[in-house]
Amino acid sequence: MFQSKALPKHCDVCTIRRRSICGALSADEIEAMNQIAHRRHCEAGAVIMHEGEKQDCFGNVLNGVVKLTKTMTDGRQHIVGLLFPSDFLGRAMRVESPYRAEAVTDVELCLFPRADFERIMLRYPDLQSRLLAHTLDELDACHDWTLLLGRKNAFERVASFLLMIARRAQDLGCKADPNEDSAAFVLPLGRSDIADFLGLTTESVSRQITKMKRDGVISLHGNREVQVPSMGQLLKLADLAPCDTRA
Amino acid sequence: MFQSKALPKHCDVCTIRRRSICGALSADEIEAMNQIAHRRHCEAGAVIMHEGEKQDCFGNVLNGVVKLTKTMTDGRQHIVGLLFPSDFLGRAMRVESPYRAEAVTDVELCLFPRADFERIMLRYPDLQSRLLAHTLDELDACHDWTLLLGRKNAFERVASFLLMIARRAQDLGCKADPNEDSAAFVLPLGRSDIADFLGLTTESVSRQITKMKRDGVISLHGNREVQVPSMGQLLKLADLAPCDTRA
DNA sequence: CGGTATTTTGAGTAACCTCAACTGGTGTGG
DNA sequence: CCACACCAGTTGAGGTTACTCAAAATACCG
Repeated sequence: MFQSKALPKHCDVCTIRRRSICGALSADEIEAMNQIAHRRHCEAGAVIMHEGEKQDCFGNVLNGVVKLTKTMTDGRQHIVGLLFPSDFLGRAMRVESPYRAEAVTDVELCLFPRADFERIMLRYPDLQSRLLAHTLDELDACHDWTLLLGRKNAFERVASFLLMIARRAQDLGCKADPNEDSAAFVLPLGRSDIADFLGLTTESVSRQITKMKRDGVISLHGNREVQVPSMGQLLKLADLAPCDTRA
Repeated sequence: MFQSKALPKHCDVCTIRRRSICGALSADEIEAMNQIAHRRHCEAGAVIMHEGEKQDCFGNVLNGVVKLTKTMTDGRQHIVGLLFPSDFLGRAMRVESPYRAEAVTDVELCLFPRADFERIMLRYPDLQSRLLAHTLDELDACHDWTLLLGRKNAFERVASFLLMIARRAQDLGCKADPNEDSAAFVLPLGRSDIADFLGLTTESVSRQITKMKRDGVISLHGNREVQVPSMGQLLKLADLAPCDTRA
């Protein structure tokens, strides 16, 4: 199996290339992307883009987790999305960012200046196609989230959240035995960010987690390390509420 | 101003062409689209696509309103999106539909068989580009909706809903004097669909609407015809709650 | 080990839901 | 033309969920 052209060094070793919008690009296209790309490191808590301000870069998340937040005029906050490694950061085809992007953990980014990116996208339809696929997946996820926010109770919301994190962690780690029904992972978010993601308060999140521990659905080591003995059970709980909430 | 090629009859008179994914396509591309297109009429209440079932067509909404719903295993329902004339119907690049699509009013569609559409999309990057633009707009709207569902109270939700409908009605009618602060429109949805869209119950929607009437924010003629004396006021209420709910 | 931030727990409350009854408009049939 | 049923919407009373505010417990970090 020969490649007609060697990949640029960075891209060749890029762990998320195939899953990102760069996946399935030809060596030429990759080369063009690499020409305009630069790396950037952000510490946990750093703001990458401001809501309503001009975006000067788009890019791929190489490592870490980014949260996308919207804020109401009176200060109420909500997390509209989380980005994991291989996700695309930035709102293409628009000058201003519709949300604030903030590093939740330390983050490594592979960024493209907006103008250059848009130029290249016009030239390479494959890139557009990949971006479209990513955007459609994001839209599906967002639809699922509206169902969660519109119709699920606090317990189901937290269960759904854990499920989502477990899956993304599994995707990244890729070590999973498909027969394995148990899982373990580290929460990238604190209780208050989880609350902002689920449309709840910190206290409510905490209560539901406590309840899950009591019920044996999960066990915790410290505040962030979660073990799930049965993902199957968690899956059921995420969709079908245990309708007694007696604390 | 000459056109190098005449447009197909249907497309030439199509009222929503420029706003739809067909907008900005060349005469050749339009011709290709027209080749595979067929019209379909759906009566109010008709199911256009079933959740989880194979999509055999994509297409443009020419007329009427379509609701996209998701259902939980225990029957709880939620509307994840509304489609108006010029919106694109169907989840591209996927075989199964992630939601149920149902005609809310009588609906006129311009449909493309899935396989044909995908073939043409590969050939004409402009089409992909338009679809990407539409999908990104939908994603923005969905993000706004998660903010609504996650953080707004019942009153703000109904205000936001009226605002959205007013804007879409205005877009379509296109008659608006931009200085005009008042508006009038017909609700495409009944109370219970509004509730499913806003994550509330019929009763809660009804109470908020009653409150708005009492406060002079809107007036009704029948159950569906709404008049808004001041859109500016409605805009404020959609984001900033009047926190007393005394009935 | 001590200081700080985060999380948990508790008690009381407000917002929204549930259930049930009522209203008003529409359509049908005697 | 009126009586009746039917449906969507409204209103009311009471219950439940999740929120608010406050304090205690725990985890994290130098």
